[in-house]
Amino acid sequence: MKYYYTVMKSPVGDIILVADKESLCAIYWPNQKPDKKKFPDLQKKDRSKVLKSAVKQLNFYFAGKTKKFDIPLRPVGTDFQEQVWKALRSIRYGKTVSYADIAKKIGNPKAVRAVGAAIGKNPLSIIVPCHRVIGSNGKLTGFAGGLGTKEFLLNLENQSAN
Amino acid sequence: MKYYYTVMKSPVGDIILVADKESLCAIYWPNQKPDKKKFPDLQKKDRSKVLKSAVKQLNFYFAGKTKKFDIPLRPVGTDFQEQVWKALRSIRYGKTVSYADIAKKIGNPKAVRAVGAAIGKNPLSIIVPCHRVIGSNGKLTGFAGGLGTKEFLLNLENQSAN
DNA sequence: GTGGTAATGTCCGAAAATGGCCAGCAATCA
DNA sequence: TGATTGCTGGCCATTTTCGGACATTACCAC
Repeated sequence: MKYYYTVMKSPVGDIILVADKESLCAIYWPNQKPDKKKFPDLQKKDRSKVLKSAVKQLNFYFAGKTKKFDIPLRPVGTDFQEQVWKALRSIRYGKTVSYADIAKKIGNPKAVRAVGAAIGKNPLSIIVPCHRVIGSNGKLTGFAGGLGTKEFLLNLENQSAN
Repeated sequence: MKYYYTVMKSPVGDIILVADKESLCAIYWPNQKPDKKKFPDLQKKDRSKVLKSAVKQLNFYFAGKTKKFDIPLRPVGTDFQEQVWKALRSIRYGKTVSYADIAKKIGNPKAVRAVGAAIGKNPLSIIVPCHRVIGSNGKLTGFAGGLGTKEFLLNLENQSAN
């Protein structure tokens, strides 16, 4: 399987986007690198239709001008992970929920830590809004791109909310 | 991936052949069953080109009338296993070698037990002639289809050898 | 309050077990 | 002596198993 990637500037640093021919597969923060295992055959291609569309929408997002994404996605994980990621997508812009809420939502209220782990492995940061999940006590608790980034995103959404 | 199978009669019982669209993938002895993991989507199809060709050649083989097979094969295994299976194919009709010989041949003379294990997992019995490998002391030592079958095959080849 | 604990799914690494072996040695028997 | 038998210890790739660690939380005891 062939994969393509591109890099875009953002307020929090350079972001890497990975896609196959049709769908967006992963988004990496500045401190992350594409997984060689998942994407063995990866080449740069700025002009891919999917990638261009994603970059555009993300730019709008960072400008506070868009609240929904419309991009074909292809996240790949275990059943459990995909359930969790699906649940994430139903959190509305500017809202936050707790890990326990997600656990309840997928009908497995005690699988709270498992939910945490699954969220940590969400390949599509921002678009699948893992940053909107915080601890039950209101603390941010963790984020792949760094807690600073998490805070930044939440502020951004707060200010552009209405 | 779709797979097709057929069943044929032989002097040692009913044999199951499995193929994909182009290549023969596995041969099962009467006491074995297709691996649901490797071939999840399996359906009967007696008229597949590959399967028909394989059945024909096997019938010739059991009649002592053919010593070589000419079928596209697609064995799947680890690097090590594929090396071993490749080495097996160079053993000539009617000959036998020891597990140690195979180990030497693949340049790993001490990996004798590993060779044994790899041979045990050969998916293409008969065509990849694992029955021609015996213990250094001349004993038959083991065979997926039962030692009786192993002996039968070796006798067959011996009598039809020249 | 504070602190310990149990519950959950997944991944990762390490460790152990498992084979279609084989050479070396000792014990045995003719 | 020479042939046979049975054990032992080493060898190697895979598979299986097990124990932690995690972006948590609720509850109970003190």
